[in-house]
Amino acid sequence: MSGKRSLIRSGTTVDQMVRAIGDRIVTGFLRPGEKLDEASLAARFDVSRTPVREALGRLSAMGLVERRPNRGATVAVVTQEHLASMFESMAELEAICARFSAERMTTAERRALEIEHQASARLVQLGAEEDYEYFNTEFHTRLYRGAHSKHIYELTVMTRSRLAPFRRAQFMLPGRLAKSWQEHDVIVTAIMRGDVAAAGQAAKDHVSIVSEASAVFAAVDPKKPGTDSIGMST
Amino acid sequence: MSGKRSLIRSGTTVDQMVRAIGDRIVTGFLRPGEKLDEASLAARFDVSRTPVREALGRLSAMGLVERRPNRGATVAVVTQEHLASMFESMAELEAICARFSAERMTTAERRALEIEHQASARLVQLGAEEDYEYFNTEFHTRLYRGAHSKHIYELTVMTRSRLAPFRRAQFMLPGRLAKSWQEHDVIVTAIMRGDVAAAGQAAKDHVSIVSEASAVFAAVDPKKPGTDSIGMST
DNA sequence: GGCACAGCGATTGCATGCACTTTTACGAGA
DNA sequence: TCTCGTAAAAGTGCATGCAATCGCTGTGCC
Repeated sequence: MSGKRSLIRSGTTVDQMVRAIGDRIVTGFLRPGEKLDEASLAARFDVSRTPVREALGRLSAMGLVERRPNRGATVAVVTQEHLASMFESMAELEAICARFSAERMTTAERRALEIEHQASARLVQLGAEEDYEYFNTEFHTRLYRGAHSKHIYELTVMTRSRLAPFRRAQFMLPGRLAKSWQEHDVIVTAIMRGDVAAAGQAAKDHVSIVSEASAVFAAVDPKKPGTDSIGMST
Repeated sequence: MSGKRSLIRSGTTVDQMVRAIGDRIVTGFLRPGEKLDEASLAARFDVSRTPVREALGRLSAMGLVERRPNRGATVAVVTQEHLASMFESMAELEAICARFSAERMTTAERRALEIEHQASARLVQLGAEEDYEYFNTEFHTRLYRGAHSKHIYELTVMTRSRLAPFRRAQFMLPGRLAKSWQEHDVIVTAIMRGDVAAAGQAAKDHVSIVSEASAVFAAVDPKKPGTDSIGMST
């Protein structure tokens, strides 16, 4: 081994592995509790065990996999309780970001937030779910950045990534897009007028609603492992 | 290589390395910005580069070291801004824990908290700084656990550990022990009567004051590297 | 028939070696 | 003397091989 690997995008091999394995977990190709065998993964992606090990280590730090010494790694099993705990944390973190944003965002940041938000209204009318999802992520990221606190940003992004597998559900509910947009609107309005308390509360409520939507989904089994072509993503 | 390593306590070799290197960073033997050469570290602790690399990876995830691809690892440099950001986050997280504790702690937990807190009063009178520090950590840990939210607990503990190097300063200030105890007292009182808002505010204020005490210290250079015998700790 | 222990296979943990990237030092030209 | 280019040296990234550990299965003993 080996010739060129297929579809390498950028970064080191380990980065590729983190994304590749992480993606499979997030998208449900790898199911919670499933054993992650180093040799198999190495063979699957045509690399040696070393980068696989390091990738598993990082994923473990991210909370996507669990590792026990001499016992190998498994896809992290998220209990209903833990999931609730993460959404709860997310709500609090978003609230903090919104509060800080309300009092710290520069005029430029506020304008950008407002403009993007208004632009996304069109996507709601069109029912463009994927595009809206993109704007949704953008929107929240703006909020996190607007807090002007690097550590809060890190905590929030980390928590969001751990929740990613459980958030696909939310846009499956009918009328969710419009509702999401309206909730965003409340947050934006509060931030624009610098209303710290209102911004925090609105952000918290927003996550709580997403949480309820996702809770249902958490019980449902994700997609089957199936035949999985070797391409890596994002 | 090699005969038995010196002073191995428990866990895998990587665990040892994480503790060993982490300790040296936290205690200031390794200074911010200092380059961490894999080969040197491996030679120093008489292991191969593989576990050193994995340890550096974990420390990087913890935020103690910074790693750039093909450029090696350095001890993380914490700017004044980032430090402030971490303390700010810590204040918010402690506030959340206190609020949740105020509404969720079981009667047993409340009693334990109160008893331990009262017991520590004696240490203040004696001026037993080290013992008080232990109780202080205990106290806060109880608060984090009392929130009954695993994820919040994880975020809080993680942030606390990242702040550890900058907290040694606080007890060097005269009268700090008594002040700390009184602040704890306000928190405990609020929790005992289930006053969510008051508990949150008191916890936030408590951290803010610690933050100010530490900010001064952050500018000061930690101890020199010096001659550093090879034993591992903790 | 059930439990304990020993041997074996499978898998992880660590060591070592090679290839590639980055950095640094030296020399040629302006 | 300064700048740019090139080549050697240092150091990281990955591959491979060996040793140690864990789990399982089969056999012997209670």
